[in-house]
Parts: sequence; structure tokens; C-alpha cells
Amino acid sequence: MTSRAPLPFDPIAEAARLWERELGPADDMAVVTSIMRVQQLLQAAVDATLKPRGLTFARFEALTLLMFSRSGALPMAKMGERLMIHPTSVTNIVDKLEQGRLVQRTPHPTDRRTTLVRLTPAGRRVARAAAADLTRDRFGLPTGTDPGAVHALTALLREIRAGAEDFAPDD
Amino acid sequence: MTSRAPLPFDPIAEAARLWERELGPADDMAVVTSIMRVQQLLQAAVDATLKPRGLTFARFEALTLLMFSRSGALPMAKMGERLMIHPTSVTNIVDKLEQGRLVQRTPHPTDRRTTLVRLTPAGRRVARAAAADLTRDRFGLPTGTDPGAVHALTALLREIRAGAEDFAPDD
DNA sequence: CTGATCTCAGTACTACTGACATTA
DNA sequence: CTAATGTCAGTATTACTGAGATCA
Repeated sequence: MTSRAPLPFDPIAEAARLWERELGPADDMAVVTSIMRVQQLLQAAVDATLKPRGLTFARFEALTLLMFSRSGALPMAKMGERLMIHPTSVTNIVDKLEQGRLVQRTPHPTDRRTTLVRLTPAGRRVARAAAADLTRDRFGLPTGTDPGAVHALTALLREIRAGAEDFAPDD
Repeated sequence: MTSRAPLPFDPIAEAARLWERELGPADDMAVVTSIMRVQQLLQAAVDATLKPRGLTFARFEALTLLMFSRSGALPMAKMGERLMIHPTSVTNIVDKLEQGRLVQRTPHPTDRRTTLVRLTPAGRRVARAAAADLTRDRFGLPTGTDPGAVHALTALLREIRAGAEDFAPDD
């Protein structure tokens, strides 16, 4: 959260202008760069909101996933699939959450290969509190962000996710 | 690039449904999560495209910035400002580019505190080739992504960047 | 003296590869 | 035997803090 001085011009528009002049069509470059830059801004804001509770956005997402699951517990592999993260990253994230006593590893009742991750009462409490913090801070979105723009953005990003096979198109 | 099996449903829409039921309005959560997820997909695709040339997207952006500068050289601090990255990250990225002989550190002619980073001929060549690769792969965007959607997305993200003081609004 | 510029050491987080033990 | 599950060791990136040297 090192508050930078804003640039006197839009760096992406400027880059697109020069790219177009020297390298060809710049539309794809401009969107992708925009997404990267906005993600960076939001990630920093969200992590700052969560820091007092010892969470990162990745850990918060894992906690939320468990909170929304029927029994409050899921296999590691299922978590990785839903969160689109690598198996070793699941191990790492669950390690940290377990150190904070927000989740607990338990054996699967029938499949002994599988480890279930279960939300503890403290985990559920922290998840709800963190969710309230994030809602209050609008997940890092600038104050005054137009709700219509939020909807439109979500819909457009959904198209891209569908095209990238993030999920089955016929939902 | 571990090609995952796509989920049989949209995980973000599903999370929004449950969030709305238990925690309140989910619109902000849905956009921000969408941006994070799409960024992850694009970052992986772009890095895969650049890997054969020994570049990451961050290093490519630094190279491009130099390519578009008047003299092909910029102070480290100026680079960090434009790319929105931390001074120590600039040091790190320039280190790697210099190891690959794509840039060269040179002293500033008048301000002896400042280090100029200059593109080498090889650096310029690699930058242009990488740009061509990325253009060919549409910067990781799914094949068939609607150009209209690309424009709309860029415009909406520009609003958010402006609101976050990424640059001066009166551009 | 103040402030800017850059680097270094050390830490944290996430991603990925390859290897491995266990079990369905 | 094959495939799935989870973990570990090791590596690569990037981000950030704190400290310090140099210099405008």
C-alpha cells in the first residue's frame, strides 16, 4: 500500500498507441495488460484488508469454499480443482490455515488415500468476519465504482473463462 | 499448462449464489474473483508463450517499455513508476535481463545517483520476436474471443484503474 | 541536512517439477 | 498393474521491509 503518485497519463493507452504504430494491432495487448494491472491493484487492496486476520486472498478463498460446502469439509484434491490451484499449493495453504487452527485435517472415512479438510468453529468465525471486512472495503474496488460496470465486467470475464475452459460452457 | 478438466458448472456463479444467500450482496465478490481467475489463466498462457525466449511477462513489459522510449534507455526509478513495481523488483528484473544480455546498466550522464537501463541490439530483437509470439497467441486470450468484448473490457477496466488513481482521470 | 536513487539481505507467498509412499 | 492422493525437496518469481551507501 505504498501510495504512489498517479501518472499524468494512462500508461496502457500510451503503450497501445506506440504498439499500434510499431508492432501492429494492440487491442489484445491492451486488455491483457489492463487485467494484469487491475488484478495487481485489487490483490494488494484485498491482502491489506485481510492481513490483520492473518489471511491472504488465497487462504480466504479456501476458507470460503469450505464454509459453502455441505458438511464444512472437503478432500484436498477437490479443493485444488475448485480453486484452480496446484496440489502442492493446496498442501501449503492448508498447512498455514491449520497452523492458525482455522481448519483441521481429518482422514476420509472410506478412502484412506484422501485427506479431508474441515473448518473449525474458529475458522468459520474468521471466515465470516473476513467476508464482512472485504464487503465493507468492496474487495478493493475504488469507492464509487458503478454497479452497472461491475455487472458488465463480470459478464465479459465470464465469456473469457468459458472460452478458456474454466468451466463447461453449457451451464 | 497442466490442462485441467473443466468444471461442470461456473464456480464463480455458484459461489455468488451461496454468498448471496448467507453473506449478502455478492456482486463485488464476483467481479474481483473473476478478475483474479482470468488473470491467472492469462498469466499462465503468456508465460508459456514467452518461456522459450527466457522471458516472463514482467520482463517482457520492461523490455517493451525500453523499446518504446525515445532513446532506448530509462532510469530504474522511472521504470518502476511506469510498470507499477517495487524498486527492489526493478533491480531483480533488470538483473535477469542483464544476465541475458538484453539490457545493459549504464551511468546517468549528469545525475550520478541514477542508473540508466539501456536496451541492447539483442534485447530489441528479442522484444520484437516475443511481441510477435504474443500477438500470434493473442496474449493468451481464448481463440474466438470477440473483439467487441475486448474493447468493452478494456474500457471498463480503465474506469477501475482511474478510480484507483492508477493515472490522472483527466487524460 | 533532507530527500532521491539503487542495492542487498532476509522473509513471505504462490507455482511448478520430480520423486515417493500409500492406497483404490 | 494402473491410477489417484497427498507430501516433500528444491527451484523460480515477484513483493515487501529494513538498512545502508551514494549523491543532488
